[in-house]
Amino acid sequence: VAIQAAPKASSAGDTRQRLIGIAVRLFTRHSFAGTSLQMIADELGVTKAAVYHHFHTREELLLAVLEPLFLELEAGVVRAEALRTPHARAEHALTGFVALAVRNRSLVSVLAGDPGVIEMVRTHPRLGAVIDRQVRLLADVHPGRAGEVGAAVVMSGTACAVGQVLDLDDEELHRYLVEVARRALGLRPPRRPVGTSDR
Amino acid sequence: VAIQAAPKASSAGDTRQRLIGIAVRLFTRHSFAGTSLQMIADELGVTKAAVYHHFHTREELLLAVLEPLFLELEAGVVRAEALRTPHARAEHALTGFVALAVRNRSLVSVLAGDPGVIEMVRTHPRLGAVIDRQVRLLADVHPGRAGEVGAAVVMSGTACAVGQVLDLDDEELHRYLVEVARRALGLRPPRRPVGTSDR
Amino acid sequence: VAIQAAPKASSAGDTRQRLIGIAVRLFTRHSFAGTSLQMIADELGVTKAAVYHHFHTREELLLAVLEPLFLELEAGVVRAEALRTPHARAEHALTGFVALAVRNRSLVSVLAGDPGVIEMVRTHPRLGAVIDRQVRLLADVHPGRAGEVGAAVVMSGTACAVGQVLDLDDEELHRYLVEVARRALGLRPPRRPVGTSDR
Amino acid sequence: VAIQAAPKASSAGDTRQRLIGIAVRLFTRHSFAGTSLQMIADELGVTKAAVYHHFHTREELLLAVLEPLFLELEAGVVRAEALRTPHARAEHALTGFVALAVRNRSLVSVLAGDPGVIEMVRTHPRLGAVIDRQVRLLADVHPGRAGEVGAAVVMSGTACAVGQVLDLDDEELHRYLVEVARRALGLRPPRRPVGTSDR
DNA sequence: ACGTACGGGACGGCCCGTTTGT
DNA sequence: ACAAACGGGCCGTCCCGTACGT
Repeated sequence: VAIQAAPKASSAGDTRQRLIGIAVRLFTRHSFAGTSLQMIADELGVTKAAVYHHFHTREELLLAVLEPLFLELEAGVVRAEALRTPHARAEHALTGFVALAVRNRSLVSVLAGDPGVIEMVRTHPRLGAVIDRQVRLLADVHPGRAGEVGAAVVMSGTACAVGQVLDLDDEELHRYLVEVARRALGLRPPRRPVGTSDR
Repeated sequence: VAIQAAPKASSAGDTRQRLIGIAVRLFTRHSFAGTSLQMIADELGVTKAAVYHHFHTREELLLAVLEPLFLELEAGVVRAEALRTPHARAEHALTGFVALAVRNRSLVSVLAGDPGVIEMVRTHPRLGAVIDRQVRLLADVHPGRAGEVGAAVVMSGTACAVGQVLDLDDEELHRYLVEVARRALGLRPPRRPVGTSDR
Repeated sequence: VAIQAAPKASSAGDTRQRLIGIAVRLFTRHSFAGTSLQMIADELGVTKAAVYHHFHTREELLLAVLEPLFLELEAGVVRAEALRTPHARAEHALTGFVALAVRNRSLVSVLAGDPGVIEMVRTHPRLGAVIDRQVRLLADVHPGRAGEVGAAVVMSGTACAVGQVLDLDDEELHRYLVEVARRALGLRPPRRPVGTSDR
Repeated sequence: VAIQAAPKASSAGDTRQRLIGIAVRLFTRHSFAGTSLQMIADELGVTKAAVYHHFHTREELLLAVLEPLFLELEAGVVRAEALRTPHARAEHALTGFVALAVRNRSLVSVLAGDPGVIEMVRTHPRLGAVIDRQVRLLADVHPGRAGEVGAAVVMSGTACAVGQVLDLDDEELHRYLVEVARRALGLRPPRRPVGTSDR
């Protein structure tokens, strides 16, 4: 079945996935605001109406693009919240976030700065809640407003910085980001060092 | 001069100044990309042609808005570069930048994230150079790529965070930001406790 | 029949009937021009293709909606035409029309004003003929052009007015409408006071 | 001045007036809902943007078209309201309305039935108020709900009927309409008959 | 009897930049 | 120094109709 159903399956729900992929590519190049439906349709070789069939709105398309990222982030948040000490919670939330941001650098860096995206995320009930919980995890390591400021700086800074240092491989970038973020938040590195990376 | 030239001079270059002021207001509300010439013209009560008379393009207007910010930033960079130790240079560059960002929160936070603004600043010869020098000052406290990453995180994080913590007064926000940034960069606080030289 | 054929028959021509019912509801809310096939399909929980399967065009659906109304109107016209005096013919045509309009207020009021519906009715051979015969019945109580004008005013006025006086129950509205229309056409009220034959 | 300023004045506020004129022509042919900005722009030989310069919205254009009609109607209403007896007030309001409707037949008949226009008029504060006052003048000749129903029938009927009897000249149509409306409302004709028209 | 996918086209709205006329 | 008018173009949304599958 799987053998001959391949060409059929390619049409069943596949165009939707291809659309998302193309959207990711174009969003990373021209940001969300700078990517028109026409560009997306052209890139796939169909008309705008075909795009409209799958996503009735540009926002809906953006949502579909963000969905996997937020699912992963939420999973990390849930795991972090289950830990015992604030220190451990922040540590886990931090590394998870950095890993996510590094792995999707181009997308994260460009979407994190787009006003339209920010507005959308803040408005959306589930997405905004995930962000809030993540921020709280990082903020709770310091009491009071200082913690909030630190969390905001680390989150925004990380999200933006991943797009500016393009000539580092994922592993290195991840290490440097975690280091600077740990210092910013006042987190001591975990007891078992992960290699000699403590330069 | 002030006696008889006042009404004349107010009409001479005054509209231009008012235009800039309005642009700042609207940019802070709707970002740069979301602010059309029409909106600016309407806000001042003139037609688009009047705006066009002073600024032949939207970019030119943006430049005029950014000009004073970058002049101040450049002055701080120049002063910082004259200091002797990397530590002192970074310290000075940091506090200057934070003070600037805090004082112009709404504008900085919204413009720092706008892709169009970023693109413009990076291509512009003078503006881009100022940013590069500022980044270098912060980066040189740590050798190698780690310094670059740290500087990027601190710069981006600060610029974005000032717009997210709206219920703090300038002084408190400044203090918290400097604290977290110092930790992130690994700067020890200066021996002289907080005085007027900090700002 | 009702025992075992019920579920079968309900699926056979039932969707078509439900489609018509939903169309009536949506037409009354958004008029004909403002109701898209998509809205109808969504309301029923099927796709446009399903609608298209039953009605190959929006006009066809409109026709199906209008069909019962015009059948009833035609029956009244036929009965009226069989009467002997012009006065009796007009009286019968009037009360029948008012009763029809009142009973289907929301639909009649919104469809009577829709240019698309009017165009459709006028071009359609059978529907247009019914209207013409109805108008003639009312017009013939006065000779010449005056009768035509009166008939037009009464017909249009009644059809539009039923949608504007929403806080009257059917019986009252019917009585008032018949009164004003009789006066407009110069019809003396029938000798037999109001009974069941009036409706 | 008037001689050589003609070509200049033609450009002054004239395009706006020509736009309104064209809109009237097209509205009468295709109704409001059926007239796109593109059609209007094409008819005048300009682009949509030129239309947008004068009317930022299709509604705005419609408003400009309706403006003179409602001004005249309001003037009639004001005069009517100053009379002493309800009978005289209704008589004046009726003849004024009929004259207005007859003189602008094609426009009135098509706009009166358009759902979009009706919605707009009802929403608009001033326009809706004028209509309400006019209806009240006609309704107050009969007490209670009967008066309201009569006024609604006469108003709607007249507005719709003017578009259906196209082969009557203005004077005849006006006479017939006033006759039927007087009968519908129960108004006795004024003492000085206007000729032998009381057929 | 109905779903999936898509084409082709229109719509209202709004943009930026330019010309022309004071 | 400013206003009026306009061009050319793009945007997102939504439409109706039609293949082609089951």
